[in-house]
Amino acid sequence: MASRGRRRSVGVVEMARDLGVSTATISRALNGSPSVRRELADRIRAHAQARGYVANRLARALSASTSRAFVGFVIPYVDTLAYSAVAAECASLLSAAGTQMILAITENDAEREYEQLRDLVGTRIAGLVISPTTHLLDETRRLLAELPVVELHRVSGIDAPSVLADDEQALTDSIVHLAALGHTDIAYLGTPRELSNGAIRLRGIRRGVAKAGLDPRRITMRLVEPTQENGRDATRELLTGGLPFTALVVGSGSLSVGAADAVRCSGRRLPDDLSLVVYGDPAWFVLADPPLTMIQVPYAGLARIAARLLLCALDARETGNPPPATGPHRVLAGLCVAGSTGPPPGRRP
Amino acid sequence: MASRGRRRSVGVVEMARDLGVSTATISRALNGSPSVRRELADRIRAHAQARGYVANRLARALSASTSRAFVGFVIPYVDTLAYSAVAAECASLLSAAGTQMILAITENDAEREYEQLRDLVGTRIAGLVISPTTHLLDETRRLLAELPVVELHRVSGIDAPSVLADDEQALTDSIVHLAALGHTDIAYLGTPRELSNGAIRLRGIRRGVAKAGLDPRRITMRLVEPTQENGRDATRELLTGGLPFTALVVGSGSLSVGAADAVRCSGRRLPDDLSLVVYGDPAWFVLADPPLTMIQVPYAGLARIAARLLLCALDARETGNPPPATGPHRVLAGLCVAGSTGPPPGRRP
DNA sequence: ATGAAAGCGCTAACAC
DNA sequence: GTGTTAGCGCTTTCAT
Repeated sequence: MASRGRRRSVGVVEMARDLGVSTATISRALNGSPSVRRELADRIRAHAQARGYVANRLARALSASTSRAFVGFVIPYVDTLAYSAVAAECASLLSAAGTQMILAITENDAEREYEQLRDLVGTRIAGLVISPTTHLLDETRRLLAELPVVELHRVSGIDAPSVLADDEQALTDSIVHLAALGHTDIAYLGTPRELSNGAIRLRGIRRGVAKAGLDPRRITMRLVEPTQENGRDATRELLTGGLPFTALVVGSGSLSVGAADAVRCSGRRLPDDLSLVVYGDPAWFVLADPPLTMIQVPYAGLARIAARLLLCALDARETGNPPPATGPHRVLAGLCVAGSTGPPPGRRP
Repeated sequence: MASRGRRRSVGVVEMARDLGVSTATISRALNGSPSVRRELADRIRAHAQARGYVANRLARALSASTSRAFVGFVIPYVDTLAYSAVAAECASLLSAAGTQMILAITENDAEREYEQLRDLVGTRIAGLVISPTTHLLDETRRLLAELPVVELHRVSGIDAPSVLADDEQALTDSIVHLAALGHTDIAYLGTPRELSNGAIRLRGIRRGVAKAGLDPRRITMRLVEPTQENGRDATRELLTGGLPFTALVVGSGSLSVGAADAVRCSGRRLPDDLSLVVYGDPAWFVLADPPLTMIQVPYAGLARIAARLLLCALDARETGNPPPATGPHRVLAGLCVAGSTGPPPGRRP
């Protein structure tokens, strides 16, 4: 019952009165300006500590018309390590730089994306990390053009650095790997061409087909929006579609969850009845029995790069230095062969 | 190259000049005050739209000394659906209420937790959702006492509503289930008593042991901090420790990931050599073969309650109404029997 | 090295 | 209904 009505917190004016100095001096001392007598500055800091002073970041940011108090982190979902791991790591790294990270979910909807962005611009964020929707609204583009942006996982043609898993080679490798095992009829379940990473992964598959000398007509492509549900449904359809494929490659973390489940439900044994290559989230694909052959992405590395790029971009804005290089910064993904891939049924030893 | 130097964004004063009205009128119109002529208000809104006006949330929040512009979401990690799913859902729900959610990661460290909280108080958050560390610093307690708090997954004795998985019964059920299958020697891998949810789950286990009439001395307890690594290590030690248990129950999502992997690595077949009950994350435990018997928690429901409680608490602050009931709000978790539990090796048919 | 004062962009009394 | 004005709590010239 002590402090029921929450007492207005101490501010610079109050402390200035306490110490018989001006608010300017308080501010300077607290911000480590060199132009304050050492001894005075120490006294001020001690007093602030004692009174439990916490600077009002709103006022600070409002005053210093350019501030890195806040940044945005705008993503479609958090259902996958690709987002959750990166979000956590970015929040940690940015916080160390005195920046708070506002989480905004678009659910992959361009309208929602725009609204979230508007709100973020409203709080005068210093910059943002975004995993953009497929078709940005024009208004969205306009907003993004105004501030430092780092694109994550996807690119949308705006003029910004991006950080991406370099997975084209890994997907190529997956096809080559399967071909080497004897597979000639392969299905690929991936994300739409319109998604920048979908296009790249698809190219990886195509390259693999060419490199392995497979007949493209015997490769089935199925491209759907990356959700677990879609992965499950599409896989079920593929499996019951009467197509002759003996191996399935999945090119997305979300799709992989659903696909793996659909395969299990179908009763297919891995790799005897079907070979399966999944994408992402190593922590739990290894739990499957057999452990799944997968394309592994180092998400923590991605996160570090994203955070570093953003902080660089902010520095650049403030100092007038050139911003970090536009264009993709890639982190190598690799094919990790485990137990879910083997020779096709016909060619069993 | 068009608008290189980013033009200062339009504000109320500029629009006031444009339209020959006062800033107050602008503000009123934009905030839907009834005391503005319909026709004028429309004209103002149209103009704002046309000029791409976006209100400065910092200024707004600073001015309206109490505002729900920001809330905090303070969690140890995001490595598990228990956090990532709830974070996403809360961000969505809060955003619909005009509130932005700042993500802060404590890594389960009391010092970091305090710093994050200080920073959040610095931005004058309206309230927060927190999954507190085990031993709150006194300073932390003091901060938390000053604002609306909703505790998530864990409680720390502060005077706040909390939202928790009601899993005691499910853990009891798991023991009863195993006992019914014939197990008498069971190991439980859980989180420490000091973690509020750890204590509850432990109690669930104890109740199960009593209810099933098992000999408590034949139950092995191993309590460790909830990380995947710990789950893996502890399980490995249990499996190589020469203890006679024939079933393992795991009482945490993170621990379950590591435990499942350690079991797989050990070569034990489920359920022939060992019965296993895991906790959480249904999406992928079903992928294991056999699908794992698990304790299932409806995280989306948890998230909705958390968001609702927080918004209620904010309303209460503003209106002076009584805040939402302190104490736990529970969402029922359930035992979901699948293929990883069966009769113990000795009693195989 | 320190102080006085002018904002930052908005809201909210208080006048008219 | 609408305008005037005084802040919100801080930073930052410009003086001294």
